[in-house]
Amino acid sequence: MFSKTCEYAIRAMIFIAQQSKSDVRVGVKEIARGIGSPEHFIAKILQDLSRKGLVLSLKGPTGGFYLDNKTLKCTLADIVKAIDGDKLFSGCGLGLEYCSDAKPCPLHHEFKKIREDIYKTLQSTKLGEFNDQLAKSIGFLKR
Amino acid sequence: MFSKTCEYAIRAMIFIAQQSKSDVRVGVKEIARGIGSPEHFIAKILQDLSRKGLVLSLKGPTGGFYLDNKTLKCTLADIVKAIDGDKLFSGCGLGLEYCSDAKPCPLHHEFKKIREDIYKTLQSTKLGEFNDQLAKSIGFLKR
DNA sequence: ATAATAAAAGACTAAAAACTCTTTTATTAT
DNA sequence: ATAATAAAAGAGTTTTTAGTCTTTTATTAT
Repeated sequence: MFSKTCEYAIRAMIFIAQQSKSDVRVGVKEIARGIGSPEHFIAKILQDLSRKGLVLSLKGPTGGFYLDNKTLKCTLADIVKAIDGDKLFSGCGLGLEYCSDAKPCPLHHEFKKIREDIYKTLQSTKLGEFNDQLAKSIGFLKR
Repeated sequence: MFSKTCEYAIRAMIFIAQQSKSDVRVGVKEIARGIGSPEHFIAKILQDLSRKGLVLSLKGPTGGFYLDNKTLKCTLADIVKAIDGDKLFSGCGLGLEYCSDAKPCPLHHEFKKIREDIYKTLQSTKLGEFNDQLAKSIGFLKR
């Protein structure tokens, strides 16, 4: 469904969102431990998301990654779009370049509904929102 | 959604199903042209599907790939499983190894529905079935 | 000011996916 | 029987994705 990079990105952002509730910046090392990802790899990914404005960061002691009220409104769809692009939401299921509503491939209509469902689900989940119900499932973000 | 290999596989199988209606075996060259794929690559893929019994083949002059009444009942889900495995249908959306109904990740329930939808759609589409409506959309299998 | 800390940047390696080429084997028409 | 045909098999290469390592830059506490 998503690239590995994108899976790590989502997990990291959820992790950072948790910590940001208690107004604490979290370092790459802690994030990597928290979500079970390679340390340098998640660093690269977060640098990318940071450049794109989806997460905030501060260098130096007490520095790290964090989210403010604005970035907490970021949806999972935003993250997926930033990392994997939007082919999951709009591309043809069979990889056909010229497939469209006007010239549909044999599976176009079936896939359209599925793609819309995926988008709706991801678009309706904001990082700041599922913090509460997440408290229960803490510790399930790794491996 | 699917690997490129899997996209080619589905397109090729649909193409072969069309031709098999008129009881004609179709060669790799023709398939590659028909679906807009690299010739040697689709050959490899079909060899794999042939070994797994999803498509039939015959060597030599007038040889090629074809489907009989049994293999025409093959569903798109069968093809996807044969090529990409079943991680799309059963894996965790966030790539978490130990995510399950009992220990769900933050997105488990949302994704469960989506994955089931995808499976149902692919499982309910048999190669032999959508031949008729396909006749209209012939020529949309490439590029 | 300085040392310690932590992200940013960039260059690199490893593994997987996508794709190619050549040789072998099976089939069929002559 | 033989030559032509077409898939099977296997060993490549290329490209993309995943992951690592080292150096630089910004920030903060002392």
